[in-house]
Amino acid sequence: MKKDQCDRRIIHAAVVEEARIFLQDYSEIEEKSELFKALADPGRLQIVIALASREMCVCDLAALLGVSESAASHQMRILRSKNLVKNRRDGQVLYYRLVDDHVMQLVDVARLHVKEMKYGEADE
Amino acid sequence: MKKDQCDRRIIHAAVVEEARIFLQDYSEIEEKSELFKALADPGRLQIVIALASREMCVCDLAALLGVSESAASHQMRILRSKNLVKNRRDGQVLYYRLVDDHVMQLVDVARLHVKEMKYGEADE
DNA sequence: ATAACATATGTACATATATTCATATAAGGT
DNA sequence: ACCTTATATGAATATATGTACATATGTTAT
Repeated sequence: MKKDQCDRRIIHAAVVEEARIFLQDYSEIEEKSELFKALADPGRLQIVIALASREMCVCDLAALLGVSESAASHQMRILRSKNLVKNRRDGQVLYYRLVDDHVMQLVDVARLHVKEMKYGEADE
Repeated sequence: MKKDQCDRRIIHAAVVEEARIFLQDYSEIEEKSELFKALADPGRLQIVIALASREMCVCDLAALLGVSESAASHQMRILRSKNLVKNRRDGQVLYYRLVDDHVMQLVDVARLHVKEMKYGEADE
């Protein structure tokens, strides 16, 4: 008894169709999931939050998290490649900051959500 | 020449200290990153977006994404365990829906961010 | 009770990700 | 030029994650 994409039963065909149409309004799914992926690591999340308060260099971020500078640099590479942070150079030092405040908006919604899940909002 | 947590240089000690204090306001880092992790998979992201339009059963979600029902069920387990969705049973069918609208708020901020990164907002 | 169906769960495996170590680049100081 | 500092990058390894397959659970109908 195997089922795959081919011999698939669809209970509510109309619902699936509507959902498919609804989903069309949301393109760039891949990019969005990449954005969330960038925030999906506790270390990177802390980096992002720290950068909300001020710009910081890799060295300081590494110290803050208690990880090697190499590890921190790798994380910054990811945050850069996914457009969460940008940097400016001052001599040998690269100062990182958030690209915009969407990033912190995401963190704030997440904070609210976690809090509500934790303390209350008893199922409707 | 190795450096680890022990023989670490800190360029801006005061900055690191301030950042550390700032970070204290953001507890439950782990939970928040778990929330983002839940949205970090394209499949789950599509499921979440689809559920914003209406409640749907596992079977339909599997059909929508073109994956096995088992795979869809595993994804729902993750979304459930991270408090993004809840379900109600009607007979044999479990209908899933989003727990609240924080989830879609996250998606919307992500959408905005991706769009701006893509088309413009030339570096300040 | 048995059968059929919707969903859940366990295990295994392939792939992705994070961290470490080694090395490379870029800037500043001597 | 050389050396040091700050950061980046590459390769290797350990761990995490997603999917498939097999099986289990719970619900309805007969």
